[in-house]
Amino acid sequence: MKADARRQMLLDRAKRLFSQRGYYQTQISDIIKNAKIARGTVYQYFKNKDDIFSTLLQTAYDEWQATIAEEMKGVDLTSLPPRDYLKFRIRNSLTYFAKDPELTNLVLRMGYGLPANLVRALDRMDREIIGQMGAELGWAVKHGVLRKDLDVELSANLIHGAVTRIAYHYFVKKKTRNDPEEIDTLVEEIFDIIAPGIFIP
Amino acid sequence: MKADARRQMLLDRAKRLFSQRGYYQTQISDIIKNAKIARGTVYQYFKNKDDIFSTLLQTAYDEWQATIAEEMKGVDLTSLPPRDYLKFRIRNSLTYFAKDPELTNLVLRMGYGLPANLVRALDRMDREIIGQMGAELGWAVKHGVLRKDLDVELSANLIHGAVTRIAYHYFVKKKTRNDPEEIDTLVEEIFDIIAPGIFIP
Amino acid sequence: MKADARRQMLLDRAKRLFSQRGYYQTQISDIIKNAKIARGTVYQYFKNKDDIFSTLLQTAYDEWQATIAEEMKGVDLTSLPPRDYLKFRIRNSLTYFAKDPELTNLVLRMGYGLPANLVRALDRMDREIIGQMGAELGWAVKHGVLRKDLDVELSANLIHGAVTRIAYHYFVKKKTRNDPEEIDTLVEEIFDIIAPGIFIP
Amino acid sequence: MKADARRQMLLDRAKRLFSQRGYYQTQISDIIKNAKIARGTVYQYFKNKDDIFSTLLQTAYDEWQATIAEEMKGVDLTSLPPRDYLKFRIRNSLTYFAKDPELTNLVLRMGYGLPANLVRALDRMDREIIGQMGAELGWAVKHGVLRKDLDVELSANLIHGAVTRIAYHYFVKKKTRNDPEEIDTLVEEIFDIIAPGIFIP
DNA sequence: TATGAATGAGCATTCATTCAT
DNA sequence: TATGAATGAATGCTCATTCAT
Repeated sequence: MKADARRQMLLDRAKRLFSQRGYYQTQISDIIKNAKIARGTVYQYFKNKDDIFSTLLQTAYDEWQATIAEEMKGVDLTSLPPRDYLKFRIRNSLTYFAKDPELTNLVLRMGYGLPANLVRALDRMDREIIGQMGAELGWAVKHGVLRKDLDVELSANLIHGAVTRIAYHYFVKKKTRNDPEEIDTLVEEIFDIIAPGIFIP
Repeated sequence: MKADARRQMLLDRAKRLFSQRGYYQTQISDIIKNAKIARGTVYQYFKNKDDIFSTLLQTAYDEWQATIAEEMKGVDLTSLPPRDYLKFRIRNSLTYFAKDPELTNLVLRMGYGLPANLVRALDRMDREIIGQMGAELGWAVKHGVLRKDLDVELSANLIHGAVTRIAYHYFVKKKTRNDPEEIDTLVEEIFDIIAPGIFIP
Repeated sequence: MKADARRQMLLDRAKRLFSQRGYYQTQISDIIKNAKIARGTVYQYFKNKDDIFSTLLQTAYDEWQATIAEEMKGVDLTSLPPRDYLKFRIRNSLTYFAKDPELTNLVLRMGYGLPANLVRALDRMDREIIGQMGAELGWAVKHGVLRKDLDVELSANLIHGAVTRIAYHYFVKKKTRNDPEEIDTLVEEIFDIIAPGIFIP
Repeated sequence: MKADARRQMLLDRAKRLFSQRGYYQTQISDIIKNAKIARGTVYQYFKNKDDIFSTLLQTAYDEWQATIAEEMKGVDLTSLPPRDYLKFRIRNSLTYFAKDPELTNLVLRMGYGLPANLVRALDRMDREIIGQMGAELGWAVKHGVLRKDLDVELSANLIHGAVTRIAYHYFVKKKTRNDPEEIDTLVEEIFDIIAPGIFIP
């Protein structure tokens, strides 16, 4: 598909520019110059500038889900020891963030520098991720795996905050430790810090 | 000083608006309408829009330092047991972030939705905070307080990520747990999760 | 001819759209969507958007002439009593306008909301119609049928203004009185108002 | 008032341009070049291009009312013989249209070459004028002044169509017969044609 | 010092037309 | 002959900043 490839190319160029400069500093002019296409062509593939960014955000979310699904293949979660499950979760996140630093930057650092509706889209994604983690932690507390007195909401935010910050620091800023073996080391290190404080020995 | 009060009022209105809508969605028109002053008056107190935001960022940084200095009063850090020192650090951050949710939002969520130079200012502040924490962790490792195999850089990011995320979640988003006693509970909870993983028993 | 039918269909769709929305509010996109043809196909049949509209205008003029010619068949104008001749003229106009309300709307209401050259085409048609009527009125004055002191130019405009306004009001706006018998009544009514003021008793 | 004068100047320039070229062919660029002001200045006085045109249309309507009010001063309508009343009405219209040919052109010839909402504004004005005339004719029929069998709706359109067409022809197109004495002659001529056909002798 | 009208560079978006397939 | 993706000039509008009063 020629058209699909073109659309994808456009998205890639836009992703890079948005990631480097942010939404408002990236002009349609920059995108078309970068993609070597005519001004009107952008609007053949996207309704407007907003739509381009939204599509990237949706991609980020889809890939998040896909990464999880991919990693889950061949893993029997129910039989996984809880500690391994936590590692699995941390690795999931890191693997995802390591895969596409530009998209990671978009998701983790765009924050409120976006039009209101895009901020909402970002928030929704955030809430969903935190919510899922909270639910899993709650389940583990109830089943005597995690400390009975653990504040689930706080813990979910703690872990998510820690992991995303680390992902941003290494993968986006320093562009290191992003190959599979190093990610494994990262997982172990993060796990070794957090696990003792939340698991029942 | 009439002029000083006017300048401060302007900053307060701008802070609220920037915090609510972000940099680019906040127009000078919004600020002057909100502050009930004339358009030109803004430029009597600030070089330009950028300067207003920079000033707010500088304030954030100054207050960060001031909060630490304030908390340090009457505390002999050298004689403080290491575990208490960590708690003290966590409490410092939380106290600061709880004090001014609007400023907190500015610092934690504006990200790359800013003109390039402001992004740099934000990054500088970030690096400084992380750097300081890293140095302290390094010292503690060397003196046998923390695990010898602890990755200092990773730990600093982990703790900072965890704490800022929690601050953002409770103080900015949910607007709860921001009074001193509840902050103490937060500190204990965060400490109880992280401490076992980093201290030498 | 398949091609001729296609061209005619295109004109019909364009006529409806132009009539409903005007020239500038009707986009080529609207026309091709409505006609279910491809964008490029339009330019196989017409030089450009302008050419479509011009063709419609030319059609309007041609049909005007055709309507007159049609009505004239079997009528010996020279032997027609002058009063009947006026009625005949009024009926001609009304019959024409009643036939195609969309075209009527195009001719009577597009006015200056057109590109300069189309305005000129519209004006030319207008002048021709008025001119012809003026000539006939002049002839009737000279031959002692109409009042000697009648201002021919003014009368032509008066009659044309009255008739077109009535046509627009009933046929385009209200979509009534457009069948032959009712047109006859309209003719009588218009005649009864204007005739006493212009004919020599 | 400096600002008021500027606004008025802007309206005058816009009126001329709109009248000469129509709505869509008149660009904001044309207006500011003509008025020798900056692009942004237009938007200090008007919300958008539409608003400029709307204001002109409103002015047209207001001046229509004002013209009538002005002419009515010192005239006792109730004691006016019906024939003089018709003349008075015709003169009113002509006086108004003669006063500002550019505005006249805007009102009489813009037709459907306008954005939908402006077309509606134009139609509303038209209906109001026709409606008022219809009411007056109806009253005159009921009181035995006009022919009992007169079709009031048709007559109102006939008179309005005749008068506006004549106004357009002389005042806008030919730019003649627009001084008070000549208007009086026009009134007499129009009256002499229409009156015999509608009044009861 | 305070004001607010004026400025104009900059931006997203539209749309008639072209042209390779 | 028909298609529809690509084009890019043109347009209305925004908004930070200036400056005369």
